[in-house]
Amino acid sequence: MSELKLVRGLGEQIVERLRDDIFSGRIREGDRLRETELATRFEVSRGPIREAIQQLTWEGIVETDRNKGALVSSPAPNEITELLIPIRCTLEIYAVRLFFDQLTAQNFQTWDQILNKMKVACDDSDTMSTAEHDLAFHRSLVNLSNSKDLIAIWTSIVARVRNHFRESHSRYKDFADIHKEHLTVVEALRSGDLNKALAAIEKHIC
Amino acid sequence: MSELKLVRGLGEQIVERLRDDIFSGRIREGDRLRETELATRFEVSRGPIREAIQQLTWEGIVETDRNKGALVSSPAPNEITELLIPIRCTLEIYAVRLFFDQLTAQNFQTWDQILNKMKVACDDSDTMSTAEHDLAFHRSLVNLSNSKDLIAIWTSIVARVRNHFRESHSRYKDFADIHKEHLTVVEALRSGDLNKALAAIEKHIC
DNA sequence: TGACAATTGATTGTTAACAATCAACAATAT
DNA sequence: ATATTGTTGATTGTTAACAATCAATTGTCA
Repeated sequence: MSELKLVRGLGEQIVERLRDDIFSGRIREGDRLRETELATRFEVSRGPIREAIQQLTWEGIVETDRNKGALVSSPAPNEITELLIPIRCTLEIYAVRLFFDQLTAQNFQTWDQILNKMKVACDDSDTMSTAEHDLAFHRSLVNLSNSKDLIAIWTSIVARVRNHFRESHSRYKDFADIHKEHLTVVEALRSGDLNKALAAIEKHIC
Repeated sequence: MSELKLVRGLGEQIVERLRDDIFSGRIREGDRLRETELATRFEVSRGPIREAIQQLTWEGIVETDRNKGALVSSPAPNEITELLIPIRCTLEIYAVRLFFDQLTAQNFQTWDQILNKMKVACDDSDTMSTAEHDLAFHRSLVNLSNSKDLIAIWTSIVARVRNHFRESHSRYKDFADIHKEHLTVVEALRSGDLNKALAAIEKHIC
C-alpha cells in the first residue's frame, strides 16, 4: 500500500507481529510479555524485543511496570473511549480528504483484497479475523494520507479503543453487514463522491 | 502533583532532559542527536539513549531515519496543526472535568508556583522560559486527570503543535497578558466555577 | 500456627563489544 | 571534465554478558 521500505528493523517487524496478535486476540488481555521468551520465539536478542515492547507501550496496547515487565493492557475505560471515538473519526475523515484526489487503481485493488478477506471472515463468523481486516482497512486509509503525524496519533488512539471494534461488531445481527458497510465506503470512494464516502465513514465509526 | 516514582529508569530521565532542551529551544530544530555523543554527555551507555530517542520519535519531537540517525523534527505543517489544536483543547477540558471536584490546596500551590515563574519569564520577555512554563502548566492539568491514556495522547499532540505555543505568544502585544490569561484560568478553578474555567481554557487554546 | 526474615530463581536494566550500513571522498576509466 | 567505482570513517543495528531488582518460597523464631 503505502511506502514499501525495503529493509525494516527487527524491532518494527516484531511490533507488527505482536500488534496483530493482540488486536486479533491471539495474545489476550493480561497476558505477560516476557523479553527472553519473545526473544527465543522470534529468534533475536532482547534488544529489538525491548524496542518493540516500548513502542507497544506507547501505543497503549501494553502496560509496563518498571522491573516488573509488560502485559497486554485492558483497553481504556468507556468514558475515555467515548471521548476518543469522535476524534478517531475526525482523523480518518481528515486523512481521506488529504488523499482523495490522488487515488490510483492500485489503491482500489488493495482495498478490494482487504474487503475480500474480510468477507470470508464475516461468512465464517470469525471475529478475530474480521477485526483484523477491519483494522487493516482503516489503517490503510490513514496510511494513505502519508502524514506521519496523523498516522502516529491515529495509531495511539485506535489501540485504546480497540474493544470498540469488537463491541461494534457484536452489535450487528448479521455479520455480513460489517463487510457491506465497508463496501459502501469503498464504492463511494470509487465513484468519486467524497461527501458520500465521508458520510459513510462517519456513520460507520460513530 | 503527579506520582513521585522513587526510582526512574535512565531512559526516562534522559527523555525529560532532552524534551525540555528541545521545547525550550536549547536544542534547535534540525539538530542531530548522535547516540554516542549523548551517551558520553549523560554518562550512560547507548541503550538508554536509544530508548529515549525512540520515545521522543514517537512523541513527534524527533525524526528517525533507519541507519541515519535522529534529528529534531520541524513541527507538523499548519494544516495538521489546525486539526490538532481543537483536539488538544477537547482533551484538556476533559481532563479538567475529571479532576475538578477533587482539587486540593496542594494543587493550587503548585499552579501558583508555575505561574509565578511564568510571570518572571514574561516580565523578562524570555520566550524560551515562558513557553516552558506555559507547557508545564497545561501538562499539569492533564497529569491531574491521572489517566495514562489521556496523558499519552495529549503528549503526542502537544509535541506536534509546539510552534503554536510560540506563535500564539508572539500574537500578544504585551507579554504580561500571557501570564494574566493563565491566572484567569487558575482563579476560575479556585472559585469553583467549572464552566468559567473551561471557557477560559478554550478561549486560551483555540 | 503465624509472622517475619533470608534465600533463591526468574526477570528486567545496563553495558560494551561486534556487525552492518551509509555518506563522503578518492581513484580510475571513458 | 564527468561519471563510476572503491575505500574509508562515522554511525547505527544487534548481540550477549553482567548487574540490579522483584516475587515467591523456605526456614526460623515467637
